[in-house]
Amino acid sequence: MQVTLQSLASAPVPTLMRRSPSRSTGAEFLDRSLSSGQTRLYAAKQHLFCEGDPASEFFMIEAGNVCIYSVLPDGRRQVIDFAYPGDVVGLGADGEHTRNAEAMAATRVRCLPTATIEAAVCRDPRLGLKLYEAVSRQLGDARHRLMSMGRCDAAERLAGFLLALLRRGKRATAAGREIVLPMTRSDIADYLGLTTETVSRTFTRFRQEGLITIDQGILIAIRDLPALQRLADGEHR
Amino acid sequence: MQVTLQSLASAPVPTLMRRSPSRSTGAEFLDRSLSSGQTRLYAAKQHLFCEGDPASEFFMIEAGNVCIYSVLPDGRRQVIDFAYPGDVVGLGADGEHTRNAEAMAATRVRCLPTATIEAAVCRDPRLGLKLYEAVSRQLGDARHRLMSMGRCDAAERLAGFLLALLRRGKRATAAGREIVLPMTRSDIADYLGLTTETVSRTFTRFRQEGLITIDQGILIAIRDLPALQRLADGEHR
DNA sequence: CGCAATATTGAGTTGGTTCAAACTACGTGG
DNA sequence: CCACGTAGTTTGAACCAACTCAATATTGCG
Repeated sequence: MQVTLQSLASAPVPTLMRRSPSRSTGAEFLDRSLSSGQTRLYAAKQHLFCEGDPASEFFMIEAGNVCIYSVLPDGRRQVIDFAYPGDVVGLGADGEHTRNAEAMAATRVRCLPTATIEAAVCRDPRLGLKLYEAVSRQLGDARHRLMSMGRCDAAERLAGFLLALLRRGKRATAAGREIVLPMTRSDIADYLGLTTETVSRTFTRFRQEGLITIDQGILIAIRDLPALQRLADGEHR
Repeated sequence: MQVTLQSLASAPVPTLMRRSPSRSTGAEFLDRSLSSGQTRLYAAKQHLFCEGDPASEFFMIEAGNVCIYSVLPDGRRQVIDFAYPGDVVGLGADGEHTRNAEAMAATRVRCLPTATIEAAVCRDPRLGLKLYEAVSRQLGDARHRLMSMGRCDAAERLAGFLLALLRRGKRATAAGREIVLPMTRSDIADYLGLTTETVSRTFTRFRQEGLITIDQGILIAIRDLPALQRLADGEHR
């Protein structure tokens, strides 16, 4: 059974979770501060915005998933980020968007005009700080991924990816060690800078080595967290 | 002849350049806003900060170059960014620094306490916006590099790197098509996610194909800008 | 059920790495 | 001023992780 746009429209806003004791996501704050924004719905594969579009608004995801990506002229694609409920996308653009944002599933967003940012910041300087912190967090993530892409092999990248998903999932559901992948192998491959074949083979190897189990291709259960952690941290060589 | 710490100490602050018509660096603004900071000098290979250090201050580079990098337990290194005069490093850290920052040459910085940021933002909300914009620019750079690392081959990465250096150099010196590399092949390799050997071979290939000339290994002259541009933009396949 | 999209597995190829050796630039001290 | 030593760079040859191309197997949906 699939989540439809209709069901999304009426569903309640999920409670936003704290991400860490030391640092909030900023999302709940932005939520309050810029709550004037209107709600909008996207079907799977619809775009929130494309490269070159005027960056007149940014978005807070309330339900669903969004994929931020770039494409080269010959079609090579790099997924820059996956965004989940509570995440903000489209921040930091100056004038126009520089990447594409596509809903991976039926998605509901709060959509916020960029034009009001400056005024809002002047009314409440703490908002400026929150924007700074929200973008700083995204910067930290991107830079962490640079290390992964530049210096880690396929197994290390995939392990890091699974653990990041697990951490995110835990905040939302408190579920132990299971992950439901909301994206295809091809999305994962384009995120990790690999091919679908390599992602698939690495999943298989993880399964054979008892690190995970896989159900229906999309339900992953972590069986050996420490081993995955060592892989992700580059401590196995 | 080498630049010494002594000569740096007395040299004037270089005029900060605009980066683009549409968007200033924020550096000149931060410069004014937080000019209370003290000047500090670092010799080549000295660290401004290390991973885990309390992030009690951030830095604006006035002269020299700084290399931001991470290291895995087994020694694999990823250069996250090179920073040049006018750039800000150490922003966006929450509590403690998450990477290392090392002076590549004798370097003079303005050093600014993070503790005063919040207060300063409350006094002048526009400062919060500037911090947001400064970090947003770094985020854009990091994400651009994700595409390069994930989907581009050695030639495309090196071409993109040279052109980025050229753009930066033009702002500072208005020099036509020459670049003086302030970093070693090994720094470049760790920045691009390659090995020194591959970087060296790719330089040689560029030279043989008439794209560049190389003097003393560090003075690069661009001979065929359009070809390099096509390479960097992934338009050659 | 049957189709279309996605995922897995296999076999062969390759771009970049690894290991090793030679070369160059440059600062130091005789 | 030159010989020497060190650090960095270039080049060569063998190797390998991930890619490409191709076939088969799932999954989910009408």
